[in-house]
Amino acid sequence: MPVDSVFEVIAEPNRRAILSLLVSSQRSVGEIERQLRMSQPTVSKHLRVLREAGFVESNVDAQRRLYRLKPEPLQEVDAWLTPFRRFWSAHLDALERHLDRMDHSNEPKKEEH
Amino acid sequence: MPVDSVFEVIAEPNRRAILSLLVSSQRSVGEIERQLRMSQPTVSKHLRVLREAGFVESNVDAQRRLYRLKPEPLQEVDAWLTPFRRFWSAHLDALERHLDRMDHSNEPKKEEH
DNA sequence: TAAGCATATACGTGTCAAGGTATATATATG
DNA sequence: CATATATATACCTTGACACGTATATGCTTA
Repeated sequence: MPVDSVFEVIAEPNRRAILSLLVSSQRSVGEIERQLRMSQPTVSKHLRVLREAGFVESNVDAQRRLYRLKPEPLQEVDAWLTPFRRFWSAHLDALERHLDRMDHSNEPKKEEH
Repeated sequence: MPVDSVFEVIAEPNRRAILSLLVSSQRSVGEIERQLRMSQPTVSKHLRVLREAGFVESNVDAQRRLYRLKPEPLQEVDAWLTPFRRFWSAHLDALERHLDRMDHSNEPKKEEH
């Protein structure tokens, strides 16, 4: 029943909201429920997905469970972006060179479609 | 019919494969079809999603369409990761301090569950 | 032990997206 | 113009998932 890829986990808007909430500090299920205006079962189910995918872990505090972030899965996303970063910095360089040429000539700009 | 968020777009494994293929150079639909072993309609449909979300754009070359990457949507993913990067580097710092303390004492380690 | 709070889970339902097959559109070439 | 090639799209079916409601589980305190 685990969601296979980290990308599917963060595709869900409510799960991204939970992650963004937890980045500042840990929270209980009830706190998440109130701050994000989601039903309690919805929160619990998303937390289960996040937990099974390694995005969060929990501490037991009496009846509460305090959830907090774990970095690894998001680092995986970060790593996936690596080759694309190379791509877009190359792209930026090309743009800079282009703008630099523009700066020295009054040629009308060719627009792409 | 556009997919609402960039995260949903990259949640699909075949689309990630297409993006990874295009990072090295532009390709025609047929090239993508052959290299990724996907049916032609499947490729075209994923390319449509990618195009409408701004991940790719295309050039007409006779009967072919050459698709190439556009950086913006992936940069958006990159930007979304920013607060989490702060989180996990703080985490790393804490780990380093912890290991540093371990280095100077022989206390048994407390394991979390 | 009863009652109450916090969280997890089971089940049913509706929606939506992905893929297959068939077909349409556009371009090239004989 | 007929045929082949390249790509897009329509339609259908299937499966997955997100949510709501109801209920179970577990801990706490009177």
